[in-house]
Amino acid sequence: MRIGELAERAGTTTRTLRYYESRGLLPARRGSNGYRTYDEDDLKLLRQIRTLQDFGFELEETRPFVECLRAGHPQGDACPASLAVYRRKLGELDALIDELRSVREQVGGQLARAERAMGELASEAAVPGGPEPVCELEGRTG
Amino acid sequence: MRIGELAERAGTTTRTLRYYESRGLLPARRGSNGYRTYDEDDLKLLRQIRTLQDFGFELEETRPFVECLRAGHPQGDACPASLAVYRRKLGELDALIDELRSVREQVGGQLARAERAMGELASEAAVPGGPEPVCELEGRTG
DNA sequence: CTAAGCGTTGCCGCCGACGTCAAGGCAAGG
DNA sequence: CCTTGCCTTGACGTCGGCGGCAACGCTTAG
Repeated sequence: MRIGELAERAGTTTRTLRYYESRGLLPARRGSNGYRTYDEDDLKLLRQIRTLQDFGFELEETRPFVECLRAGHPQGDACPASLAVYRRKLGELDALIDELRSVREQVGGQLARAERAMGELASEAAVPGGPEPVCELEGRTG
Repeated sequence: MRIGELAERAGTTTRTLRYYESRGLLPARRGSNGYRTYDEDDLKLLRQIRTLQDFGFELEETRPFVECLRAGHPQGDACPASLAVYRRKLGELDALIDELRSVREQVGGQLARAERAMGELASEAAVPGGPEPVCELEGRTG
């Protein structure tokens, strides 16, 4: 199998495969004409890389999985180094999710406050004596 | 106030301030010697930008807040354009958090499966007759 | 023979928010 | 005068994961 076919079967591009090779992740044999040659095991390696990439793993983080497969294990995560990457990633994900939730709450609070402030201003301008609460989600005085 | 003092009071660097100026976010008056000159209102603008940046807003997303302040409003989010940015950001945050939670679950599942597989292999090798469950978090047989 | 369609290497471009020089000007203290 | 420390502009570097182009070689079909 040549680079174009492998790329297509893995749903990626030849540029990506050459990039992986330049990083030492997916070395290729060469045919007599200089063309890269791949087999089904390489496809398996590549799919492992792509799956982890889709999860948001950096390329370097996929290396233990690839080496694990090349060591003959049927699964890329059948090695301690791969499990360590999983665990570290879980920690990072938890931390990131917590942080994003915190930001989400703060932004949500700012939005609510700003909407209240604008509502009060509008009401004071319209009815200086008695401001009525307005549902901002509707956007009109229905 | 010159650029160094403003940077320090806002907890950032002069490079950052010049970058903001190059983006048209924080224009500066110039003294007779060519030095940039800032006042307290500029500090307020800058703090608004920094707060949003800390929330993960892109620079361009802070522009409505800055323009709102420069239009004379006491708060950068006292304008509809700012509220629109808040709302869009909330949507992005929700989507991102959901996605990360999904990834977290999948990675967690992979880790659990891989740990089970390794435990089974170890047990089979050691005690072919009766595999005992081992706590992977402890790491030893104590 | 020729053209199409693969392959090869190499290098620059991109995105965002700056960091890091380089080379020089200006101000203030001893 | 000299040094120190601030300021100026301009330009290149960073990080990750490729995209895209140039300029060339191989192969195969018509």
